[in-house]
Amino acid sequence: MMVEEIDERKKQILKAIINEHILTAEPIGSRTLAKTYQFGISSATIRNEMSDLEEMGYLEQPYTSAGRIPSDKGYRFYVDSLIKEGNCLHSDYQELLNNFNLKKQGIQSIMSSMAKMLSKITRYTSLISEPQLKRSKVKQFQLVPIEKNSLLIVLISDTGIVHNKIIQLEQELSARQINYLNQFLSGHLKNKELISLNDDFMKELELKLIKRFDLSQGIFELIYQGLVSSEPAEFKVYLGGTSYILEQPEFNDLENLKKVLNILDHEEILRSLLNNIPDKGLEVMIGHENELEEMQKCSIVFATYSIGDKASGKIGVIGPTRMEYSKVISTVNSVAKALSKIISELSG
Amino acid sequence: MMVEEIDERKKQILKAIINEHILTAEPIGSRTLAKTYQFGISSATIRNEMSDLEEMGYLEQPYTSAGRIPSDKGYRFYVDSLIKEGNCLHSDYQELLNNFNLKKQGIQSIMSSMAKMLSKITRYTSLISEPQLKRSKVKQFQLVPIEKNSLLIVLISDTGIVHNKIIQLEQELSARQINYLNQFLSGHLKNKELISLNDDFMKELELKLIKRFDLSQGIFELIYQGLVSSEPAEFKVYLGGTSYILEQPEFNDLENLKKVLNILDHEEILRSLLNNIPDKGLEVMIGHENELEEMQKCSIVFATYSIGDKASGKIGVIGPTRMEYSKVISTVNSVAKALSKIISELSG
DNA sequence: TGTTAGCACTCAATTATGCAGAGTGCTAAT
DNA sequence: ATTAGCACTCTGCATAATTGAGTGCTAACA
Repeated sequence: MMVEEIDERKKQILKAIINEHILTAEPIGSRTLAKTYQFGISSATIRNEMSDLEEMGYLEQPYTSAGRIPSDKGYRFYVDSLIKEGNCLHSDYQELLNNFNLKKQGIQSIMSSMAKMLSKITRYTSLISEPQLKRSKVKQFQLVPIEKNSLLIVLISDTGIVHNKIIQLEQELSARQINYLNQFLSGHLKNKELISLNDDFMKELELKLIKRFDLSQGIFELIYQGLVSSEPAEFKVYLGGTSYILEQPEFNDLENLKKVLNILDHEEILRSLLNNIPDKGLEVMIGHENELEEMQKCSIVFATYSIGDKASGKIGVIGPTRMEYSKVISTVNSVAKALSKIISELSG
Repeated sequence: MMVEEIDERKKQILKAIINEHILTAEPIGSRTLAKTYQFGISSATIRNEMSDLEEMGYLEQPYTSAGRIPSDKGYRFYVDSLIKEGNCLHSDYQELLNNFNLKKQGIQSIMSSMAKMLSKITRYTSLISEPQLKRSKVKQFQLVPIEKNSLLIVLISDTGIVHNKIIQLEQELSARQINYLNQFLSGHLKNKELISLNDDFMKELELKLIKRFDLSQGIFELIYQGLVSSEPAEFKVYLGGTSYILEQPEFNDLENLKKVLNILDHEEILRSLLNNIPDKGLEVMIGHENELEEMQKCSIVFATYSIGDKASGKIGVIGPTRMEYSKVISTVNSVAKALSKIISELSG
């Protein structure tokens, strides 16, 4: 028999199975399902439906004659069609807002506390990425002399993040020279988007500068390097509640646990993971949808937070595929909004 | 019978037991010991000696008629009297030096890579604390205006760390005023130790300033707060190789594992742990010597790294009490030295 | 044609049982 | 003081036996 379209009753059953499985972490059988939910059909009928759902790929059987568990495809359908956004528990939300009225902390510390809070609410591990420098504008630029042959570049972006980088000069600069350089660069860089500071633009700038001021090419190159190439490509990732994964029964297996913790240990991997997420408002990545083999027993719920109307960073929650999607999705949404608001205020 | 002083033979046996246990993670019995080590005495004699050692508190029996395992007291004796410092595998050491010739990275990134390397060599989790700001001198001080009512304080310490803090002003300052303030503070703070910037000193400074320049008290207070009270008390802790704990059989027990990972999740706890360690060259903390209940199945080996001759930060390795002390101690020593050297160069 | 009751079968998890191995403590002989 | 020998203890492992939840199939039913 050809596998037909999924009908209303199948939806109900699938939804019930997933809800139950999320709660218990156990395979669900037709008998228990018939008992706990009042569908008005017998366990035998449910059995047939479950068999169909398995054939269609929404369910799996861990072994013959065990109950069924949802497949990744099942979760995907669940997330896309079977749940609607709930709303954040208002007590949690309040905690959120209360704790972050104090804006004297600096953005780093806010991100780190936000990550902690997010995992406290969801009871899963969470991660927050710093706004990417290259997507933001220069708000303030300053050169600070340190010693004869070294210089500190301080750059404040419109996201409120302060970046700094020490560069070693080969040539000694006088106070006047530094001052001039400072004025010049500050004037030309302010309000520019960092992504527009490409080679061409900088070449042009250098020419302008050289006309008025004799300066070896080397210095300009160094400043450019310090400014654009190394740091700006990177952004910090703040982790919260790493130890919450231990509370999930699927990670009682040390092999699985090791894989995941190993990923969390490597910031660069998390960074590239975050870089591959599109800038949608919300994105759910279920099991094998993640190309990292080590995380294919996990799901991640991401949201983008923004400053004004410009996407700038990501927040996410990592848990087992058997995740409380409904709760997590609404929480992540709320926290992303709160974070957007806080950072927007801070920066503007 | 009164328990007498530990004699040479007992020492040999204790040492053998601990070595063997570190290798196998199993309780050691008299028979195996007699077989693998050629003491020239029978297992029965060893048995008697082991019984004495247990009575003296150096050994423990997990259950009746099992072999013996070392107690914390046993490990303490082992570390204090039975091992001598080995030397770092020179291939590792070389790797160390090679990878860190490049000094363009900035101190943060050096610390983070150092922590990674330390745990790669030892195969245990490691931690490195940033030099404490309050123990270092001001090398450079600069105020950067951001907007009309906010100001960035940039402070470079002689350890090469760049600290920054944004403060919100209530009063608007002109460019000239900021410039003056900058000059004034920069002049008076440079080369001062941050720990000496107490209330008295700042009061005095404020009086001097007010004589020449009309400025509301509020601003000075704000700068002082930004400078001394919040950030400087803190310092970052870099963790490396968190997932290595999973390789230790003693942490196959999820309860234990949870406790330890939970501690590693909380930077503030690690900070206070590090703060309680004296500035000796090397310090070993074994099991219950740590007052944190959660870490009493762990040992930690700490060393202090310094800039010039001034102690400035700590590095440490965390493992089970059954740790390869000899190897770890020498490695930690070597890495601390290497780090001291790198930072000294960087800052001087 | 969809639904259901009933039955045989399957498999994991739990419990019971027996056995082997490593170890101890004690005693008596050296 | 040392050692051989022996009785005893306890864990770990392997091998059933039992239980229970669950499935698939078939035949009867609305």
